[in-house]
Amino acid sequence: MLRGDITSAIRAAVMQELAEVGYGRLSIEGVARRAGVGKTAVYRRWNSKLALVLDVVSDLAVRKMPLPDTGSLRDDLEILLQIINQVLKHRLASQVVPDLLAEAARNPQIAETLQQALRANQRNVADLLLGRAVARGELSPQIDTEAAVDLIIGPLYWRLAISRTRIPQGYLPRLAAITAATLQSELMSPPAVAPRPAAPRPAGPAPAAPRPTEPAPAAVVPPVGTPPPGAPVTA
Amino acid sequence: MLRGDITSAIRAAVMQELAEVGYGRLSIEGVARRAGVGKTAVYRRWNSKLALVLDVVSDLAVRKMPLPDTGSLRDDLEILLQIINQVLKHRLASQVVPDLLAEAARNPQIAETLQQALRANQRNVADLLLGRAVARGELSPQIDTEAAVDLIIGPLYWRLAISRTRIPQGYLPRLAAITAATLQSELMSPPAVAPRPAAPRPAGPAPAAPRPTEPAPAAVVPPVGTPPPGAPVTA
DNA sequence: ACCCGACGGAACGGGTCCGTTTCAACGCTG
DNA sequence: CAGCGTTGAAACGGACCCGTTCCGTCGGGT
Repeated sequence: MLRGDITSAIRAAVMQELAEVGYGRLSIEGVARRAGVGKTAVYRRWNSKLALVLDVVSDLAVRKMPLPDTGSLRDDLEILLQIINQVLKHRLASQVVPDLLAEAARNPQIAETLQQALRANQRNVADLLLGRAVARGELSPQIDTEAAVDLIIGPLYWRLAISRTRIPQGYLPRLAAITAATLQSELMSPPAVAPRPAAPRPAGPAPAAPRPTEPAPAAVVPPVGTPPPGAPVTA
Repeated sequence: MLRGDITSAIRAAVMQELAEVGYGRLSIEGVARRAGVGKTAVYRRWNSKLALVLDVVSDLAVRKMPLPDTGSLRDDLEILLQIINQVLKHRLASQVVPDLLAEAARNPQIAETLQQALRANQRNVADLLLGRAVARGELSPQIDTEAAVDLIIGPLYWRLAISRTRIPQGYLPRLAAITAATLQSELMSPPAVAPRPAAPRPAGPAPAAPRPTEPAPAAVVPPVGTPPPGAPVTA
């Protein structure tokens, strides 16, 4: 019997509040105010801020991406990057997504929901994309898919959500070409170990000095805020 | 005349509060409570939550990274990745950094401070690293440094701060090798345009279908929360 | 025509936080 | 040893928000 237009007004207000103040500062009173509805209408549908946000964000990515079906890894990648770009290009998403991802580090419920909502529609897309390329013979079957996902999504996410620099024309196709070439490198095959014997560098002009593997130059970073964990307090 | 031990207790408390509740929910009363000091002691040093946080985070990255000086791009990269890994590995940093980066999308002051604190010690490091490689002849002088930074930092940041999956042994050296090879690809040189005439694909088994550049399959993503911007409200 | 349910508004007691003020205690400096 | 300044504690009025309750209204279904 709950009115649908009010429900969706609340949903929209949640997104806008998330973008403007973030999950931490989001309040139900604020959502109701922005939606132009009474607090009662919100509490009648959801019983907590967490439930409200979880519900709203979980049906965001439910809209299945009509995933690519080109004939080549390179073009599949370009389409995927373009989808990600299109999503994160919008002001709301580019502010909400990093905020929720940061909050997910504290709140397991949010982490799990994002996992289901985003990654099930993104990790799976990436896996599908890689599987197709393997079937085509474009990629080795032993490719490290975890690392591949990092390489595919990492740079664009960094640029769109963190660096927030303008993306020049032609950047996405170029990034797709670069990533495709990288994934096809023989360096992507060994899933874990075996980097020890005779590193097969492609074409380095310099023979490259010994690689100590533990070069951390000591005193690099004295963690962050741990020096006085709370000890020298007078009290 | 202000007691230094109290000042640093407050600083540590700010970091812990940032990690636990984020910038949005951080309160001066909470900081003072956690530091075991009076609210007065905090207000005597900083006059607002923003000033407090800005001051604390700005002298975090001040500790100059003793940047690499290996003889090769590959090993320079590995050291850089290891530094980033070491920093973001810590619970505090891996929670605070994404939170502040998300907040920076809303608060220009935080954005600017992070720009100075982090990027001036990270973007510059990356630029230096790239400049050295160019001087050595390992990289083309026309390399697109912006894209290069995305490729260097993006994957590891995604893995450490977003995906938060365990990093297997040997991942960092492998990622460094992969990234170095990628940077040396001829695809990195054209800074912007010129992807149109005869795409120089490296070695694709399939000739790859036409690349429409505008393949967005229509109705991919109906933005995010914009459908009812607040219109259908009764009120 | 009627009734039932969702609606907005207002108020409830209780909580946290703001930024400021006052005060007594303490420790350093001179 | 005397004085000055920082300290923690407490309280201030004001603001916001919580989650709940009550009430008058309005609209759709029977």
